[in-house]
Amino acid sequence: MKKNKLLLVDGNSIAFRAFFALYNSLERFKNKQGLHTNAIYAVNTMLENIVAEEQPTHILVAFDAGNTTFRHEYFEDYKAGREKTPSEFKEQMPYIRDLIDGLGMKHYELLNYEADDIIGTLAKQADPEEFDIVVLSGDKDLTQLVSDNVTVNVTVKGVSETEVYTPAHIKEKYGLTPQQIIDMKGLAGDQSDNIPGVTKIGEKTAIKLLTEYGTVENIYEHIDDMKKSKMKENLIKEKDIALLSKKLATINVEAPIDVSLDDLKYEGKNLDKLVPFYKEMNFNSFLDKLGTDGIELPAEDMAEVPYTLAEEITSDMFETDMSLYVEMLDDNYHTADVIGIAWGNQERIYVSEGSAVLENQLFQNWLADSSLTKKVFDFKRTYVALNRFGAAFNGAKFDILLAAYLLDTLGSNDDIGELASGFDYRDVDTDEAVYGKGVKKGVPADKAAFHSHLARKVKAIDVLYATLTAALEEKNQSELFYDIEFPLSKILADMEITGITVQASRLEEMKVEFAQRLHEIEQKVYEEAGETFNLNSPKQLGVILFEKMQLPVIKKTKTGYSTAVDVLEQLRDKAPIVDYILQYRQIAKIQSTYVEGLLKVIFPDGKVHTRYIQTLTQTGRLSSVDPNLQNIPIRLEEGRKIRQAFVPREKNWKIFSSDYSQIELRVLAHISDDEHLKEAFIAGQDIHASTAMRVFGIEHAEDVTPNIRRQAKAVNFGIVYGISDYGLSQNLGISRKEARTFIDTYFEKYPGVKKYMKDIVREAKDKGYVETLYHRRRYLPDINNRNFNLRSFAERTAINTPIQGSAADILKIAMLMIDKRLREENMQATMLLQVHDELVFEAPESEIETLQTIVEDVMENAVKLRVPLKADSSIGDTWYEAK
DNA sequence: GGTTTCACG
DNA sequence: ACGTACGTGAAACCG
Repeated sequence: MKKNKLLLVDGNSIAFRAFFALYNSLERFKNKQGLHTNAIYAVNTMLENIVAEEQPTHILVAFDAGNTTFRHEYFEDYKAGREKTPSEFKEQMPYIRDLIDGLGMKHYELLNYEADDIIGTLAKQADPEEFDIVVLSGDKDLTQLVSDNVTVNVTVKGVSETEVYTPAHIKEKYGLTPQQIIDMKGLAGDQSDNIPGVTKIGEKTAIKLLTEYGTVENIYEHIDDMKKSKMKENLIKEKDIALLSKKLATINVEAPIDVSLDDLKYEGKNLDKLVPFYKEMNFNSFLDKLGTDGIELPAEDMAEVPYTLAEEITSDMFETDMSLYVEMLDDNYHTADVIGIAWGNQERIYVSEGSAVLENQLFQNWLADSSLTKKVFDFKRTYVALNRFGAAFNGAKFDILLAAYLLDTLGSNDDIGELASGFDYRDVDTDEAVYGKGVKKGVPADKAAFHSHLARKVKAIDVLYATLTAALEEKNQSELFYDIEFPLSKILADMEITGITVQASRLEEMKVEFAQRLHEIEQKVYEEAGETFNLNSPKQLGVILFEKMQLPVIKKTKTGYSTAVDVLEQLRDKAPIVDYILQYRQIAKIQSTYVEGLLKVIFPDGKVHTRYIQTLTQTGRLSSVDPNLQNIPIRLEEGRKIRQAFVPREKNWKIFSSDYSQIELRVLAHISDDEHLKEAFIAGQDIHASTAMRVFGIEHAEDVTPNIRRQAKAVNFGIVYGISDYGLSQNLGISRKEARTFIDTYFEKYPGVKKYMKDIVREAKDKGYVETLYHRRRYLPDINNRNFNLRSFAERTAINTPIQGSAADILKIAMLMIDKRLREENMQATMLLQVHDELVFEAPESEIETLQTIVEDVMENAVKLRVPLKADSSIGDTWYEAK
């Protein structure tokens, strides 16, 4: 019975792999001293993964030592011709050894021997009766060691995936035994090590030869039996090279090492070394993980943040330019309990438990006084919560969360602790660390810890203010923050507080009707299937359709058969059940998500109060949650009826809606400055028809059939998304080649657009980010990735984000201006919803005409582009009628 | 908690 | 050759 498992790691090769695995993030992985840390970071992950997986009892990480090895004695060009190691990599090697010390692993090197030889020697020394051996390496050289007790894991991509070589795997992959790998290299060579091999013989040929003859030596024994060929000539001519190559590729299992297996016993991490090391490297996530793994960390050296428990409120507790934090544990600030409030500056901080302080007149006065400025974290959340207590909140001058989002949408984080550490401020814990998570989330029993946490948040806000304002300035984003996003957050807060009235009675009617219809369709499905099953389960449905009923499989998902709409559409004619399923799906979606979903979130005031998330999307759009009011059905009549439940809050009021026509294509026309695209908009043409005429060479507008217009529309969409022939072909159900032709013609007809795409991708590759018209920024870390998919995705994003994001900028600006106008004109009309290119209002009927004039005027003139902007409006008694 | 599906712009 | 349209949120299932 084996008790031991020995892990042998090829340190150099995995470090090298690690370096390139995170090469794209090279500049993001730097510690305070400017040391690159990407390889160190990735090595840590690789080693953690393999230890967790293999649970070794003994570990050795072997390194190469010296520039020459015994192999150079035979062949002076060994490993010649390699590109020289990047200095960013070299500088990390010493620290990787420190990391290994910290992880409690032994490392070893031997002058003039390679890591491979050390590993080979140890693998041979370990008694197979006593040890299982796992080797981890970044290249395949070591696979020759594979045997019944030796497994070799080779990293394939990234940091987490490895290919596991066992004798069976080698057999399957090459049809060879592990020992024959050496012979294969003898014949085919190895470019990375500059092992020459025989001319014109590659892996494939080598395998064929070895399958027949077994070894290199045996090939030469029987060389005379081979029939005449170029290959045979090469083999004869280069016999010396073949034998030398084999020798070079052979791992020395007799290296004079002076470590014994007993020295390699693994006893866990050496925290006294590891913790300071992680800190030096700025590896906060690994530090956090040590904490959550229940490992006791050496006392955190968080600075003390003194505070006063504000039991009695006095006027001297307030002054201008303080920071304020209102604590709620639940996300939904429309309903969450306020469990504590803290305010202050870097000199003094006050903490008050619960929400009682909100009733205090002095506190309310401070909040309401616009001349006394306050900095906050998440203004909208704070404002809405205070509003519930009747507390007016004026004088807000900065929002840390919002600013951090603008600076880098990728790292945006709604936890102060995590956000702060992203800006190298460490004196505040994460909420998860203090309150826990899931069902156990709550105020800690240690009240002092709770109070201290609130005080720390206030201090963090105060300290980060300087950092973030400077960063906004540096990135030319101060206007975006102060003139657009920050003022918008107040408008959004008011919209959320106002809410929109939803008639529960209408939804209840629909619920009964849909329930009836669902039941009927369900019965038909079961009848066709010959059995009952869970129609909501794609898995069970797949079994019925593709196994029981033997319908053709069109598409597969990761886990089984796809039953998505586009698949079912194609199966419609094959069996009547398919159509029933489509009907069921459609109604079930409306019933569960919209009818039942909305009923659940109607407040006692008869309204739904969504939350717009202003700091989430990568493009600058808003998102809407609880409920999401940005995806209420409209395309299909069945679903559209949901909008009948959205009504004005007063009798004799109307719903008014105005949306931008083709804003994204207009933005594209503007930023690309394409003559023809601009011309079409300036002439007020139907843009899809216009595209159709140019792309399909149609002379007269009346010859554009609806179908051709539909195709042109799809092309226009594709352009905005960063077109690919495949995507377009899927969308239109045409061949890839046809799609390619459409795209090529489009670019020919709209050269400005083509140039924009080329330029923006180039710019993204150079700068690492793209920008909107108002300097909203999106970083694209994968834009130079060597992985085709990741890189292509980043390229499409580079094209799309300035378009989608600038459109978002424009609607936000329009919202600010409309809000201002409505105030100036003392209108009762109220802005209720924003749906990306649409604004929804409620207003007394008497105001509608004025409202329409104002809204359209503002939307169309919010910004000046090289093409006109167009807004279309509609009015109705419900949102349904306002179409 | 991940996956699939489907609603919107 | 690669395997794709851009941006979201919610419900349901399932391990």
